[in-house]
Amino acid sequence: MRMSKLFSQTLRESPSDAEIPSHQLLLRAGYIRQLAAGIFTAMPLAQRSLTKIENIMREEINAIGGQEMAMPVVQPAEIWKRTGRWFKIGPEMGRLKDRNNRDMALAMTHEEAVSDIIKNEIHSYRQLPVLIYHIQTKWRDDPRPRAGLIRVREFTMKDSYSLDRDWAGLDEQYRAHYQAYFDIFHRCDLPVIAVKSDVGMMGGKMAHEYMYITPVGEDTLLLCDGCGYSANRQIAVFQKETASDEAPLPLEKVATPHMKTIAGLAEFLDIPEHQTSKVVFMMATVLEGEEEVEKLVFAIVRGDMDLNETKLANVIKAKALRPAEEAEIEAVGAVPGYASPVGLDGVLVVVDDLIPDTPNLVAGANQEGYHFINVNYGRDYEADLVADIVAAREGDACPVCDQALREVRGIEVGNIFKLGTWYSEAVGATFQDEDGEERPVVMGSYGIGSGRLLASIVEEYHDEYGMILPISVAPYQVYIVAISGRGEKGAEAQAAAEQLYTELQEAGVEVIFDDRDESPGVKFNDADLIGIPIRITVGPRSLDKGGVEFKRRDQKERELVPLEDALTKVNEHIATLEAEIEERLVPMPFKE
RNA sequence: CGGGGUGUAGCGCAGAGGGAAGCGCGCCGCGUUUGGGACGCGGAGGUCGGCGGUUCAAGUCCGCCCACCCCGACCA
Repeated sequence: MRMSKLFSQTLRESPSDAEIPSHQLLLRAGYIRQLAAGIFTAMPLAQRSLTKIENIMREEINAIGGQEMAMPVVQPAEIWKRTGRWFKIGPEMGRLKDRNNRDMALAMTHEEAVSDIIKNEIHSYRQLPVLIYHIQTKWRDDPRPRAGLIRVREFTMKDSYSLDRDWAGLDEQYRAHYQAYFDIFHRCDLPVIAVKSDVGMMGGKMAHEYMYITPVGEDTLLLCDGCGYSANRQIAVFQKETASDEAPLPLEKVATPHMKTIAGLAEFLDIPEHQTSKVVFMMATVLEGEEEVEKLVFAIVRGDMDLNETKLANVIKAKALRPAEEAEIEAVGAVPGYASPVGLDGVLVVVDDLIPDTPNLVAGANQEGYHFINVNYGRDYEADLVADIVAAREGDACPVCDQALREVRGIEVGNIFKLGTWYSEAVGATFQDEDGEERPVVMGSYGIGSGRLLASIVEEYHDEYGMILPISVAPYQVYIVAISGRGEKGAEAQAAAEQLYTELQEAGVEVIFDDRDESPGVKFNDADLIGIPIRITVGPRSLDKGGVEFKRRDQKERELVPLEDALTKVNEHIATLEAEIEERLVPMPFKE
């Protein structure tokens, strides 16, 4: 490709909308352009990189037995109604009507489409196991797209679906993906860790998320440097203190005027915050028989700890959870700021499992300006449920080895998920087993977003001048800068560059040739910005010294190579760069 | 959806006491220049986010709406 023909323009200044490096650089280097919030065009450079990323995914999924197909983006509402997600999912789902006024959905994932097709195609255990996948556009009307390609509304995802006759088969395919995903990320040269994650409301037994650790990430992870425990904060657990044998003291009401916060209360009573408890009010959408109802939940945690909403939602099997409003709290007779489960009826009380082990806590008295001291679980109140519902934090003890946990931020670049039979049972996707029994297909689903992956790679590999792309992902392998100028020497250099360009192309090297009538500074800067791994400069100066100048984007050194050896040198460099990536492909231990 | 911010040329920004719409970069033409974002001369490019109002007169004042960005809520 000639720079003079490339349909992309670099920008000298980065658009003011962009804040994080990957967004700024992808825009400045002409890889992407934004059409609307969370909706982007992939320009030719990005498209080449995305194609490479997608081909890596193809190769690795094919290697574990995947068969590529293509499922529709626009789908009849019916298949979503069958699994109930048409009703369960809110405005995040894109909905439209066709000309005959039929409800249609824009696919946000393809479990429904898969379930529908296997219902018709899979009849016998002899057809299993199967692994199918496609690379397809998804639409999710995220309430807050942000950070360039990191969080968008329209995106392309490689999603695979494993189909098995039993859980053992699923385990096998799940583990195959576990390693294949590491291989995919490592071939893109992106360091990731796998963390255990929430399985959500769709049933399922196990899920892992692949996380690229970066401060710009929006998930919070807890890691143990001692034993390697790692989990998304949504589900991370930790070792709580052991039960205290302190004797329960008599319940007592004390005046605590204007003490509506834990910090203020603790100071006022001159006690540490961990001797207090607090109530967090949530409105939960739960199923009561066939009906969905909103219920006020009293979640009680120690004053110095935070409620983990994911844990709470899982414990009470809530479909949705939101903070309660003051009026809703007052409606049950509780007093915000002084709330307490003591002496209240008719609310769902969930208590963190540390509370019963902690005697003589301070709690609200349900009366403006008063708290109880020496509140004891079991004696003074009971809960509907006792469970772990607090969030793990930096410094908490690892659940496995007791060492202090570390908190980091990460971007979820992929996930793998044991779905089980939730979908197949919902749609009746069954097969006949050897014994003639009808059984539901056991499913797994596995996704990687290609745009988010590209953005993460740029986050990891850039400097003040631009991107430094791994050779496996870069749109081109080699960038030729021609420094021509007027006069005989200039013409000579231009001709030499042209010749090298042709020679490399004919040898199958992916090369972009900067043949523009621009000053050298512009060309060098654009080469750096676009991030092509190998740069070759052809100019009067280099030719005088007997050749062309090689420079790797990730290194400072320049090397003069005779023109006739250029192709050999290019191939050496490519081989070296590829070998560096190859080294990253190692078996990763599976963490339950 | 709550809080904050921004909309003026392709990009970055000025103009705000109401009185002919500007600068830098980029773009087009001619010429000079060619190893780290060159220079000269000449040019093109704007319903000042939209609608309505006040006024002799609105980019500027008032009202409503829209879009985009950031924080939070949310995230199969």
